[in-house]
Amino acid sequence: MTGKSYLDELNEVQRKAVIQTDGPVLVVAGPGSGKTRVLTYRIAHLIEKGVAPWEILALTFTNKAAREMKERIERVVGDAANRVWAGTFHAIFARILRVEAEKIGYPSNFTIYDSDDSASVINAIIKELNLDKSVYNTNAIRSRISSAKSSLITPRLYAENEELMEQDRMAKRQYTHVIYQKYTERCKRSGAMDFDDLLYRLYELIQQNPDGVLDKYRARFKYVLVDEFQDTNHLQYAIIRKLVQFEGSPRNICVVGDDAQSIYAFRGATIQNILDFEEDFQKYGIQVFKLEQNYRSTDQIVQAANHVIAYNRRQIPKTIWSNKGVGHKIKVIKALTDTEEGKRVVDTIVEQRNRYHLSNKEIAILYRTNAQSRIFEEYLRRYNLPYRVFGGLSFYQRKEVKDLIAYLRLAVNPRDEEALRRVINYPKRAIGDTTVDKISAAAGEANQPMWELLGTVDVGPRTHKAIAAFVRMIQSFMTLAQTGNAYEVAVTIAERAGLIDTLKTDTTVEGLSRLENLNALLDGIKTFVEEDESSETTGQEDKSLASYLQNIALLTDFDNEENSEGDYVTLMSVHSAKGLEFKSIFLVGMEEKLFPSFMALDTPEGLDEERRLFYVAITRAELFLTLSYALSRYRFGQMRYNEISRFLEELPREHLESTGALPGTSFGRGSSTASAGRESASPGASVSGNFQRRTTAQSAPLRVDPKTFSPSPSNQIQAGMKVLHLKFGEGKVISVDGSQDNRVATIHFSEIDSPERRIMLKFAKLQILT
DNA sequence: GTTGGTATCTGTGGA
DNA sequence: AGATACCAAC
Repeated sequence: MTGKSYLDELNEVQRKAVIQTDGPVLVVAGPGSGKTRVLTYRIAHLIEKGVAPWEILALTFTNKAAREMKERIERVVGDAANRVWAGTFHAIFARILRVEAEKIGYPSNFTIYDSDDSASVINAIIKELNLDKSVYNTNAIRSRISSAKSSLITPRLYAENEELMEQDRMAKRQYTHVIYQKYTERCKRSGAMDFDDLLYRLYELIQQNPDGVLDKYRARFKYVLVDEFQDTNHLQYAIIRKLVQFEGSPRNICVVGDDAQSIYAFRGATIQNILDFEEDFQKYGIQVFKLEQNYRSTDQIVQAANHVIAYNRRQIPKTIWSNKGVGHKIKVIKALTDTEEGKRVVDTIVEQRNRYHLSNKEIAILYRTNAQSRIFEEYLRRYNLPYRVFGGLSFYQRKEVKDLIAYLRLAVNPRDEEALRRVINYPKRAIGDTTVDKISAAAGEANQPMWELLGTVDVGPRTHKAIAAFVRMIQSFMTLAQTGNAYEVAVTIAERAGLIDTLKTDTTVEGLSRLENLNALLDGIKTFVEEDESSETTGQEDKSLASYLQNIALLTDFDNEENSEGDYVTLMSVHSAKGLEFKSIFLVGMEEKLFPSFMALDTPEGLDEERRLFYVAITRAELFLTLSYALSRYRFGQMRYNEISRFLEELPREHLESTGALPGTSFGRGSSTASAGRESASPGASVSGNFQRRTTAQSAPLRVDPKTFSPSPSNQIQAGMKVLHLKFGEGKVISVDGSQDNRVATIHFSEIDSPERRIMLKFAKLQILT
């Protein structure tokens, strides 16, 4: 023990994980277990031990996590913290690529395409290829391209891959590989990288290793740390391995993650990485630490969470426990409609605030989809409760903001085709679609940026003149961009491009707010320029337009809320709530097809991911957890009727307040043999008490210990078999009907009250006994 | 080429 | 419901 004060703030396992600085380390960290603390103290410890800050690379998923980490390191070691390479994968890699891009044929001022840009490129290609856009769904194609890249599959490898091609044929999208090919070409000639490219091109760079660039970074980053490792994809892990796995490497790599909180499989993340990591570094003396004590939530919440996650199949065994007292039971709110849900949730917020003296900022409403926020906003407004919505349409996605940014992007990189298309005729300057299509076709043929071909297309004299004027204007912007600072340049461009005048002619309410947004953007650029240089690790003193653009390309709404102070109720998606905690959590919309999302219902993997998401949601709560559902809600202009989420049913009744908000939960579902040991840890003094009307009749949600349960493939289930079900226990299959995907079994479970159950086989987990 | 209206389609998550 | 695509008329 060194006796350093920060080490005293750690529990034993945490301290071991901090002190074990050399060699490979895997930290498996449950929710609220002090994971960030371990990471930051570890970095601080390295610096105190004499490691230079710039030899440390710390990769996170969100800017927020990166910022928090830097702040906390700074508190321990002071200014040195600013020299640590800490940031998101995307931001750090973009920073490296700015320096090295020319080695792989990109300009150093490359544009970063956001997902809207990507979608628009794909749309344009689908159109040009004359493909049916109802078959070639943009998002489907985009995610396919994205996962190909994340698996290191080039367009050529894609076309040669029988499995992928077969999948595309099955989906009647056999030209996907052509779109991928063209997409890649287009980004390249535009000097643009999409989010996946920031990873993929970096991999390409260090793979090809021109001028020994790989060795440079291997030598630089002596210590590598990765946060949220369960959310890394194949490509990210490949890059990490390249950096630390080589002959003579000290392999000072520390990854921190929680398989139970992996919620980004949809964008290629795989918990396989955690398992692989263990194996890959086995022979280099990997140390594994498990952080199992939860410092955030009451026992009630932790136990409920443990129980829920036990329904998932594959996981790293761990037992999360809390000593924060039993706590309040979980409350369930039932509503008939979405409006009623809104009202009742906000009513409860008011009540809770009063009764427990909670401030607004200690309360959050979490939902599965951003679209659900509206009704809660309505009632919060009505009750005069200040709130803040995160996510959804970000500031930078607004039309007027994108318009100006497109001009700025062109001024920095005129090859940027998406920016060019966006503004070539906005404000109106008589360069219509026909002309743009001609230029685009020429660009495709010559595989040259549209910008280079503007003057060469065959058009009438009027259009020709208009194009020439546009080119002159952009050229003047380009000159401008190299001189002044970003703010002055942006103001001048906004005026000279005619954006401000155009908006001023619109006197509607929306028009006014657009103008305001434009001004807000300009103010933001001003702040960027004036910002104290020393405060940010990423921003050198570069206050150029190019630097600004790179900065915002990787920002989300989430990041640039300076005024995060203030007493607001928080509204956000469960995804964005990851890593956060609140005294009181309201998890709303607990309905089948919403949470779990209908998109995930087809596969067991999808469902497991939704369950992990549910796990993440409930473990955000420190003291109070309230779940709500509506039996009907408007979606896409239509009233839909919903069933209660299966996840609600998976919550042990003993952790629920008995409000009768759940059907068939009359506390009589038979006696109980709850999986022993679960509740034994919590006999402690009840800090809550006052809320519990009755403490009788705890019903057992599980009849089978999930640890010994191994479900059989559902296609093997046949009439006459004896099977085991987690909740219902042993049963006999009476009949199976339906076909293919929709086989339904009628099963007689002798251990439960209404023994005859019809079960969708694609969802059910049944273990065949005989 | 531009304008303004109607038909159609979309159904998560985020750097 | 809201955005976007498409189409007819100027």
